[in-house]
Amino acid sequence: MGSNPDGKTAKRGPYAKSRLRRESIVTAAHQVFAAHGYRGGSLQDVADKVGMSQTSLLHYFPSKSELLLAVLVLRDSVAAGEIARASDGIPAGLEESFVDAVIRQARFNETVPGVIELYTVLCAESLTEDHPGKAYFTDRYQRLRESYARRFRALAEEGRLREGVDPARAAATLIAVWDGIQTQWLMAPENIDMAGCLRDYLDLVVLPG
Amino acid sequence: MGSNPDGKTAKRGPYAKSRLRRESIVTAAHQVFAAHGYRGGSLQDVADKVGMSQTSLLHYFPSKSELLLAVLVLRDSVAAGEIARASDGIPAGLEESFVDAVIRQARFNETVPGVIELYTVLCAESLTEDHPGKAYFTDRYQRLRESYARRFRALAEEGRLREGVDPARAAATLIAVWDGIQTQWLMAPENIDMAGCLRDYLDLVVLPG
DNA sequence: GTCTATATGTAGATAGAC
DNA sequence: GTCTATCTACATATAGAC
Repeated sequence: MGSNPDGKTAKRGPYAKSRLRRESIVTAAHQVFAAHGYRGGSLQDVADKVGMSQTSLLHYFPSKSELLLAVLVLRDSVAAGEIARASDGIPAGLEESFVDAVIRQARFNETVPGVIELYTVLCAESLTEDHPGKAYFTDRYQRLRESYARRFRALAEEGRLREGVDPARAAATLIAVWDGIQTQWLMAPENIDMAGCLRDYLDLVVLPG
Repeated sequence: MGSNPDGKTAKRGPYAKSRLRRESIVTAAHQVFAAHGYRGGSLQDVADKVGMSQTSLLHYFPSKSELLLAVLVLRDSVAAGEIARASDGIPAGLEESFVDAVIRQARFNETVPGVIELYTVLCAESLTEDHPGKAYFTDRYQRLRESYARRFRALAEEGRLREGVDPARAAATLIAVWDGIQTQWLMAPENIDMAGCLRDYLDLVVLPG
């Protein structure tokens, strides 16, 4: 998806260039918004990083808010790509456990420069009035809570959820631990063990299979 | 502290007026920063809320960043005031348990308009480059983690910490749950039970006395 | 202490030449 | 597609009259 190992169908000329240009702009915007937030980061900053003028940048994205949405879509595709890569080649019936998948994703995020910064900073910023990322984040959290709640309910049916734990509340709490520990990790990376804290929580809630 | 029930020493004239003026400015700034963040909120917004000109406002606070620090100090004093009020009149030896204190503080915050917004929005914003609130938040988290870790160690000595739980990591995780659940509550207040999630976590970690 | 006027800087977005 | 020039809006902060 995206790359064309088959030479015959590879895009050529202005179209391919334009797509690459857009990608480099979104990548630069990712860095700028991660470091300064949406309001604090300027189109000029992004343009400087790409090496073009601010007006040329607006030729590719009609407005700053459109650029933000493109950055958020990129973030999703990075995470989804990793999940696809990891589940690749694993035979059916031997899928990774929910707990392991969470820990692995947390560790993976830690290695990608800027993803955690971007997510943490923009998520909270989106809570402010008239923020163009608000819908993205509220929708995402809604879906994520439902997804995790389903996982916990499935574990409960296997008798692997600790007595008294409510799947829906555990879902919200897991997301909370994850988000909250990322914030602390950004402030003091050497003092915070993100994957460790996530595993601690999941070990309390999920009984060994 | 601050108020003077004794009439003789009450401040009069310009001084008292000035102090009240400062307080109303900080209160207005609290609202503005909670709704728009530090970067998104303008001194003009604050001045409009107070009913004065933007330049007059700068007569009381030399800069926007100084105003932010004053807002953060106010936030602390509100929380500390509540703690003092709650422990008032409780006989020694019958102090509130750590778990109960956390739950009560969480419930209290929920009732104060804007405190959770302000905290969540500014905390994440402070992670961006050159943010005047950065030192406040990093210091605060450092102290908070140490304080909670001490509490958990004390519980461990009473044999009331669950087997295998590390006090330091539990401290970071408790803060994470608290912060993270606040974010979700701001997005969907009707779907999130903040105090419930905190109690769920603490019940997993702290054994009944 | 409060204001008007203003300095100064920067933002996002548009028009139009090349 | 890319640029320069510009528009418009708004920001923080300063100077100085009253």
